[in-house]
Amino acid sequence: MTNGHKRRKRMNTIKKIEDKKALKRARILESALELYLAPTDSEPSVDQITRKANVAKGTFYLYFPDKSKLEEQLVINIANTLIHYAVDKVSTMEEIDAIDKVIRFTDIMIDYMDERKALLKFIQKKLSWGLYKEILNSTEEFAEAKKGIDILLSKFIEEFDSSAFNKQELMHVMLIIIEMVNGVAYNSIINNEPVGIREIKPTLNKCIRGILNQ
Amino acid sequence: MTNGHKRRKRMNTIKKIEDKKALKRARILESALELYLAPTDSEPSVDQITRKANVAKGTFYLYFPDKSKLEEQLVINIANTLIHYAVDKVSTMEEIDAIDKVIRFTDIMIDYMDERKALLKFIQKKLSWGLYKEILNSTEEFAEAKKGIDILLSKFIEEFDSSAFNKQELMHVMLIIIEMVNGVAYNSIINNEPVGIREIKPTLNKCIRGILNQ
Amino acid sequence: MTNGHKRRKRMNTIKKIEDKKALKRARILESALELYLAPTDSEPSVDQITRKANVAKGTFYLYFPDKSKLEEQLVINIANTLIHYAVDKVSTMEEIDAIDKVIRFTDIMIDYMDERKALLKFIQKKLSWGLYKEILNSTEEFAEAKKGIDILLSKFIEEFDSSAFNKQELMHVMLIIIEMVNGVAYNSIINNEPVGIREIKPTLNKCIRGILNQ
Amino acid sequence: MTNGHKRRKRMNTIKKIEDKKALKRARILESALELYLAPTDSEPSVDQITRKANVAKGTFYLYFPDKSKLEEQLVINIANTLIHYAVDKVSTMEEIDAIDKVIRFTDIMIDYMDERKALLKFIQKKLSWGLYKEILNSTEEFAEAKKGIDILLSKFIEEFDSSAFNKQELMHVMLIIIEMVNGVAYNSIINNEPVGIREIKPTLNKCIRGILNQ
DNA sequence: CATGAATGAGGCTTCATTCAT
DNA sequence: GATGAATGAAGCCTCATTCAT
Repeated sequence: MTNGHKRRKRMNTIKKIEDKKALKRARILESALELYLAPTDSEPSVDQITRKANVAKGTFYLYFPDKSKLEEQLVINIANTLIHYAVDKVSTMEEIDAIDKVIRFTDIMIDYMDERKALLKFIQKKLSWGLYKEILNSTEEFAEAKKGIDILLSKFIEEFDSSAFNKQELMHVMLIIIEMVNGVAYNSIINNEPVGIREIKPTLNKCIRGILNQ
Repeated sequence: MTNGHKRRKRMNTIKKIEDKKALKRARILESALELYLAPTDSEPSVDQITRKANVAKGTFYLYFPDKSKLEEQLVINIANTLIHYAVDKVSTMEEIDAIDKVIRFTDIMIDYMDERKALLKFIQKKLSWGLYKEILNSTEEFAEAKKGIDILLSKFIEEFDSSAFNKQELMHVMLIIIEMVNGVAYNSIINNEPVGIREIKPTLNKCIRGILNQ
Repeated sequence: MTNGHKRRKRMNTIKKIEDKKALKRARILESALELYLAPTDSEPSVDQITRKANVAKGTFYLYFPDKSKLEEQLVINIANTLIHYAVDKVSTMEEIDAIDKVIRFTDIMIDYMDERKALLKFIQKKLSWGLYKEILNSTEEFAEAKKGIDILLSKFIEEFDSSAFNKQELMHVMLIIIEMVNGVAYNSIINNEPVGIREIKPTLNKCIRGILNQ
Repeated sequence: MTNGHKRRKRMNTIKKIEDKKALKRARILESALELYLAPTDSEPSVDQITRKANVAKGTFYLYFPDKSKLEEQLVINIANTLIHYAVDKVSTMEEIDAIDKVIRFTDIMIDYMDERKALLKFIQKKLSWGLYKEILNSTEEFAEAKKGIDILLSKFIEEFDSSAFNKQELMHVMLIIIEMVNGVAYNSIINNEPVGIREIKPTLNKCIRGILNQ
């Protein structure tokens, strides 16, 4: 065997190990997610999580410095998936104006969450723009996540032409709308308050139109 | 001493005892509030609460079946105070139209929370319309709290004349606006995200106008 | 029953409770001591200690803020007992000069430790003048402990008349001697190094005489 | 290439490998020492040590059967260095009598430790004559360490002429003095108890003189 | 020889709640 | 009613050591 072969082999081995590590990390995240989404009101313990992931308790701390870091990652993953999902769906739609696009976007998000109530519950408690921004800024590993939002927002702002808001304001308006939709979705989906999501959605959409259509 | 005297005296005694009880309960709530609002990230323990209230730990369970019930009550009290405060202020204003009233209302709420960030933080984690409704429905002791909201909402709906929303929808619109304001206030006051509350407030108000002015 | 009776009764009750608490604290200390002195090389856990004391684990933290505080207290108790024991014995001796008194004092201490090797082992690792002083200074609860040493040292210094050392130095000389005796005792009793304690004791005593007899 | 060449080459290779091994071992020891001497109160973990040494965690167990063995070796190395240092310095001094030599010897040791308090702290907890002897007896690798002490002691005993102690006792007296000096040094350097080392040193020296000058 | 991922026992501490007084 | 000592489950995290690669 030549040196070249050896090196290549080692590289493959390293790669395999890394893959395995990534897999294990994923498994822990997955188990954690399931547990967090379960209809228990108390949070799952590290012990539960690792047991479900078929991993020793100590292993947890090989992949996460802290329990809270796992939670952060979990929230990011969820938010990311959700946004990507919605962005993808909306981007295939042609020939609708910008306002409709926003409404479709929020609609899709709402439906997604409506079908995953536990998920909504979890994310509601933990997610904030601050966390989002902090993590996006921190490392390169969230580069992909960042793209989703950036594309969404910048595209919207480009396309949209408003006499009431300048570009900077438009950005904020989008965040305000997201906040509004989130809050309403949470209460109506989880608590049916003041009414179910289906009932309130038309009103919500009217509100969005009112905001953008100035 | 006549029987009448005796009875009256006993009644006074009972009343005094009940007052004392109410007082003790209030003291526990008060101590708890202070502790919850302290800038610690971990929640206060029953032990801390009772110690601050100069009450034995067991006494806590004489007044609250549960720690979570205390938290609920706390949240209610806070929300109640906040709403009363805002309603009172707005109701003295004359000669402004309904939309302006809403904006003034949210403005007042925002300022109130801006000056009491810890309070905002606490309420955010715990408050939901669901909790509100549940408690309002449960006992008579929250009758007063209920009044605040009812007055606010019904007055607004009466005065307001919209071509876009009917009475029922108007109610929901109000809740949607509150949700929106809350979410934005939380993020901008606590996390300065996306910008400080002062900066985003004009945009927020434009959004409110956009919603109502249809 | 008169009010006086009632008050007295309550005081008795309080006293009984306090007694019980003291007893429990003592039981924990006792159990801990036994465990620490056992010929295991790893320190006992809080769990072991409380189990041996027939007390719930949480109870431990009712009596000690910390595991380290228990250890401190343990060391103090041991040192205290040892010193009292030696002081008592020496003080009954009449008609011997000051130097002999010191030698008898160290002799007694050595014998005591020789018969309680595990104890010696434990104390060696933890005790230092610094700890001693810190604790003595800290609260009133060690008043008694303080007396032992003070009596010992001051008496010795009073009685002793040296041309080589002034009063202040004499104090230090005593501490130096104690340190020396301790070190030698530890090594010869625990490790038989360089020889057994019986063999080296005469030499040690000669050293003490050499120091004091100047 | 002749066979002789080959063999020599192989031997060189083996030697190089062994050198490398020794180097690695040394590197681990070195890293460990630095970590142990750092002003943290908790001991360094194997993980920290190996990371600092740029060695895999498993490698540690190729060179040390056990963490405790590493500690032992570390203590030996330190003690050894210290003694060599002091012996070297004293041996250059001429024309001073035996007693002065001892005092200079202890002086040098004290100063050395005074400038390396962390080191003193570490050694104090772990060193004992017993450990010393055990290791000295165990393998050939500590031959050098043994020499230091032997030379020191035998020279002293040879030179010294005492009416009070025979040769065997003299040996013990030396150990007793070392123990005494060590104990006092530790307490005064680390804890400033009962006073700083500079202040107590004269008294300490008087004690040494008193012991030897009989 | 070297690696470092994996293990899992074990440690300390907190805290809501109970209950005898 | 009031007390506060007692409980013990539960939680998070560390770390020496092993072992497959």
